[in-house]
Amino acid sequence: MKTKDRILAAALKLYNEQGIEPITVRHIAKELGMSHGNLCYHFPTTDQIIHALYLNLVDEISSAFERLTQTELSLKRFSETLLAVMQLFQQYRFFLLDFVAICRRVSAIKQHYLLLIKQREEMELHFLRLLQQNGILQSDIPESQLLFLVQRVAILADFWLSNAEILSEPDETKKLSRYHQLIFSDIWPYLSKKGRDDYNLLFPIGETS
Amino acid sequence: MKTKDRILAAALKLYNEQGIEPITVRHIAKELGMSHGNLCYHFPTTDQIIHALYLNLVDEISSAFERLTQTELSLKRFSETLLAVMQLFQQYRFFLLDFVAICRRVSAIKQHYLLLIKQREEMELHFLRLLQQNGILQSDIPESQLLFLVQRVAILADFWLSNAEILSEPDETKKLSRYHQLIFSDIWPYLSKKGRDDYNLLFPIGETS
DNA sequence: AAAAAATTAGAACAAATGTACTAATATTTA
DNA sequence: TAAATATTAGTACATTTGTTCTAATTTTTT
Repeated sequence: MKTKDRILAAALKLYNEQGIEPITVRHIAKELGMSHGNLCYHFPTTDQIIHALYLNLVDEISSAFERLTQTELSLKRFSETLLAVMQLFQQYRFFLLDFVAICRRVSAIKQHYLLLIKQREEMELHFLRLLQQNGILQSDIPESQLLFLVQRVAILADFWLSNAEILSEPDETKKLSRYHQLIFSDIWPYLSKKGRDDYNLLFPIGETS
Repeated sequence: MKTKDRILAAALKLYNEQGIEPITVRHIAKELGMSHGNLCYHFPTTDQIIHALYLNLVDEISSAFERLTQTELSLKRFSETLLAVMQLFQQYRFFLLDFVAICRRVSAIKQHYLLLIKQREEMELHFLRLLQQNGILQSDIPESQLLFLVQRVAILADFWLSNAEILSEPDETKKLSRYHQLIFSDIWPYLSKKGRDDYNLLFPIGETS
């Protein structure tokens, strides 16, 4: 692995464990057993490390989406796409746990994220409309309520990790599936009869912990 | 106003404006035109300032709840209680914008908040069940879905401010009513015919921005 | 193999931070 | 009014931080 990538991996690990605030270039260098002078040669400022990690995350999300665009349209695909994003969020969790602070610090990230979220919401809305046409979602949902739904899911997707952190869920896998179910449950009341059958197959009764 | 309260007011102002991270005892002292030595006499450590502000917030939430327990049970009361809490969150917004970081830093706050959220969720669940008995909510909602709803609302209530911060909504009043409507919309699909009539009175069509 | 470029360690530095301490001043209490 | 207490400003200090610089070492290129 290239030194730059090793630095990013170490930074990600420490940030995830302790948050950005207490982690300095010296901590990251120590984690790798290198001098902090060397680290500053590769990344002159700390913000560049954070920004590079952000770009990695965005890349990974993009490829996850590409992978899933091939699958046929269904409630299952919606569920799997959500889960894939959530897994990546978990991997880069420091990011979402200190979201506001990071956006304040690195404005390039904030600017880019604004575009990303708009795009994500449009995609989701489009997807929901298709599900409606396929008879999986109820057809008589008011437009305004559909928009609300999309925005709620966006907030839940961004901040479930913060909620989990405060409630200190220990088991990572359980945590992920629990919150995945929680976010997905926001769709449930809008499902048609057919949609609810699909839903029950995705989340069999009794799996709720 | 007592000096301690003036210090807390100044700290709240600066924290809300810039977040906790960049604000030091010297900044707060300067804001008040006093020496930082004096400030440290009143609050020996920075964490004590944050903790004191937290206690103020909790107090204000308690009294808001008390004020609203007298009103008759209705969808309107639910809506007003939510709005009251949201207004207080807005007033102490630094807290919710750096929620995870603050909880990591001041463990006493985290411990207390864990109790608070449990209590809040139980209260909300109880409230929803009463609305169900009154025919405002549908009566055939599965238990698990009702629990999901309560947890989603908890997350939305805690993190709408972070979402708004990133989307940089300028107008504070508009922001509040917009997110109030957004969070409340999570209830909408579970409402009965009667409940929807009440809902439409609370949020007349066309008020959606 | 020699020259050029990239990488590394370590020292150095100015700025900022939390906290502690001192001495002066103001306020309260007896 | 006198003593005791509380409050204040200012200084001091050890640590830590991001960043820069230099000189040595390694790697790559020619």
